[in-house]
Amino acid sequence: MKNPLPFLPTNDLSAAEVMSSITIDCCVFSFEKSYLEVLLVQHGEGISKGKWGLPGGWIKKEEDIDVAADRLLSELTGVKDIYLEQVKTFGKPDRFPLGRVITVGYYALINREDFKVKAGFTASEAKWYRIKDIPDLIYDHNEILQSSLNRLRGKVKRAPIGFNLLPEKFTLLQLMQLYTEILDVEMDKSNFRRKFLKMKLLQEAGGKQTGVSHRAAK
Amino acid sequence: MKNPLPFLPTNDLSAAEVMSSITIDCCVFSFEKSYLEVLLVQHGEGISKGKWGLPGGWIKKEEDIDVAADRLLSELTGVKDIYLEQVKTFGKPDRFPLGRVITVGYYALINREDFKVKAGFTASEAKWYRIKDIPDLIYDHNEILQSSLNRLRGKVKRAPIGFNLLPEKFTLLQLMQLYTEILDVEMDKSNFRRKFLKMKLLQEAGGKQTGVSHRAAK
DNA sequence: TATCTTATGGTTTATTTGACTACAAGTATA
DNA sequence: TATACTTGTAGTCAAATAAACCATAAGATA
Repeated sequence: MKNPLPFLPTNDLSAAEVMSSITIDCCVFSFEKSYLEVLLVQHGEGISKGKWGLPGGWIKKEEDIDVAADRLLSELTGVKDIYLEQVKTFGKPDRFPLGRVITVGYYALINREDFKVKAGFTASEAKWYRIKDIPDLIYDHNEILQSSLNRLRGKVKRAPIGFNLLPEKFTLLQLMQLYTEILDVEMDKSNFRRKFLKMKLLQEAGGKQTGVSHRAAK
Repeated sequence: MKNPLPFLPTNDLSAAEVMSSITIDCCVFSFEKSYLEVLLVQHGEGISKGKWGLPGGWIKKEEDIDVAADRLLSELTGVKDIYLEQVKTFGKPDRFPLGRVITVGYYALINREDFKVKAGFTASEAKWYRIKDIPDLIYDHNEILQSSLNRLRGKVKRAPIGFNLLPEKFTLLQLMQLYTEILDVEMDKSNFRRKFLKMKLLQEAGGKQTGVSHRAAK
């Protein structure tokens, strides 16, 4: 593969110099009991045995990156049609100790009710961590997580993606708590309500709740 | 390289299935005579001879991606300390006709005054195109360009990065025209001025212009 | 019944935005 | 030289938004 991009003036790189492995790593967010959480998996063996990291995997030879991310997550969580967004690609030469591996970071939003951990996993191998309790992760996964969180924060402010973290039916207060938790800012119940209803994205879903009082929207 | 990410439950992919080539493609934006322009280069040979595309190149084996992008652009434009931002990674399996090549898209902002086209290039091989006159590009480069432009539009609204496209000294009207061109919206001279001065990012740089009247900020 | 939480509605004020007017200083032009 | 045009600068006003607060009703709990 000599000079495969001929529009570059000169290119003396051999194939061995340009081939790399590419993986996907994914921050799976969910919202449980007013906390934003991330799904982490534990290393079973190898040099980083026992440490936690983001779930990830390889991209197959003939597979689109987005498709690969979706496949990996469906396998892991049992959820179909996951909300996924590519965040950034991480490629420090030494990020993976055993060789050059470039990884494409994604984040996903899933509704906790739909989640079932993959059959192969035990509870000690995959676990939800609150966003404020994230431990030291393998490789550069803390950095990937931070980037994903920043991206989520930016996006949630200007696109109605928060619903992906909630069940079919939810109350506006729940939604507000979700925003409060993600953005880490306090907000006014009444103002939030007004602002949100104005963009008429939701429809009311009758049915009183139990354990609380009034009706909810959706 | 069997199961190199051992924290994944099972992984039966062979090395051949996970190795890919990775390139960088870059949208270099500049601002000339009130127009936003992009630097394109022409294919010299091969199946897409004569067609235009974004400048790009390979990532070296031990090189960080950001560093690679910076290196490629410095080589091409002669400009140091280029403003660079990673946009997105493109990995459709068939995006490159001769094999699986994944590309990391970047955009760059450069001040046209600093720009010198690389010695190896002639005018027919590298050319600035106005953003509204972009031709059909090779591979998925139109898509990469569109993503880059969208990212630039988003970013310019909430971070003061526009300066990177302008010379040391410029007038507020020039800056406004830059914003007008990038965002493709008309704006009010007076309001823009007020808004921009309020965030006191600039310092005045004395010195009248020639050809016009008053003084300018910087 | 008394108390607590949550859903909901309404007011008020401050801040931001957008549209518009005005004008002076220098350039270009008739 | 007079006139028109461009550009830098300032200010006004009304509409829209955002932020802070207050009030109340309905069900849940004790």
